[in-house]
Amino acid sequence: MNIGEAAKASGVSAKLIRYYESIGLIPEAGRTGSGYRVYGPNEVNVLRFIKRARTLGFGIERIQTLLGLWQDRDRASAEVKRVALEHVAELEAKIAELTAMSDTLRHLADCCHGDDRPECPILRDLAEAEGVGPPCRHG
Amino acid sequence: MNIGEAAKASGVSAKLIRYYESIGLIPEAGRTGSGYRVYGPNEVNVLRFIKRARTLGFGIERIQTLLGLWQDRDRASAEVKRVALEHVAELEAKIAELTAMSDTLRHLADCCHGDDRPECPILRDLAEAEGVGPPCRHG
DNA sequence: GCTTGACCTTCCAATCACTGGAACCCTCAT
DNA sequence: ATGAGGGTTCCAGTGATTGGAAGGTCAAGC
Repeated sequence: MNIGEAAKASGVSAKLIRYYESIGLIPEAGRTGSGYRVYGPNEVNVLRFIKRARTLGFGIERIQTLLGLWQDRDRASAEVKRVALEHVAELEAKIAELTAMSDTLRHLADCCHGDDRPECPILRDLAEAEGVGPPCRHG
Repeated sequence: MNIGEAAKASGVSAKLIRYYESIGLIPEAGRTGSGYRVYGPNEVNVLRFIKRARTLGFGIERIQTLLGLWQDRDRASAEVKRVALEHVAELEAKIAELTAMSDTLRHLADCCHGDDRPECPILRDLAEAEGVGPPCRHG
């Protein structure tokens, strides 16, 4: 299996596979006489694992850890759970942050007439930011 | 006012003020004879506007647009609202993405015993990903 | 006047996980 | 032999910062 076939089989682009190798996330692949990288089913499984972990938002460093645990027959599931919950906590923090932004802006947009006139609570908020200003019927 | 004072007054770091100037988000500041940047209250207000907009998660490009609208006395509030709602849509899309990750992982973690044993639904999911596997009492 | 320390200046590098492109080599079919 | 479609390396850019190095400037104290 060359890199293109491994890419198709794993869903990870050839470019990304080379990148993962370059940063040491995966070991260096074997090579043919002419320098082509060679992959087998095990390597493809590792790539699939990585892809799935990325889909769940794990960073590369944590994926390193998870790969290590995956390949450790004597791991404690508690360890895996801890890593996962750390990540969940970060996701939830980010969600809270984005939700606060979204709610604030949604409210300001609701208060904005959205017509030809220049008066706009959104710009007023950005310009002043302190105090809530005059109330609006959506508040 | 030099850049440090403008930074204190606006809440935007000196480093960032220079960066904003370098990318053309703000116009080039005036200079003293010895090359120090000089700022007045107007510039500080612009910086505060930018800071508030960044707090709401707007990207630099959209902030450019918002600054233009802010300084246009003949703007239509509809235009501002449109820009804001575009951003809200992006925020909500991101929130949905992160929430899906978080929910999936939270569920997997709930199914994980988290003890000394190696068996772990989180790793099982990452390794297999297809099919939900055996049910767990948290599902 | 000289030193000290806090400020200012520019430029370069790193972050994170990729992605794109250039320039060149290999393989296979026609 | 040629062309298409792989592969290879290396370099650069993404967004919005932050950090640091190397050097110029300012105000105060001695």
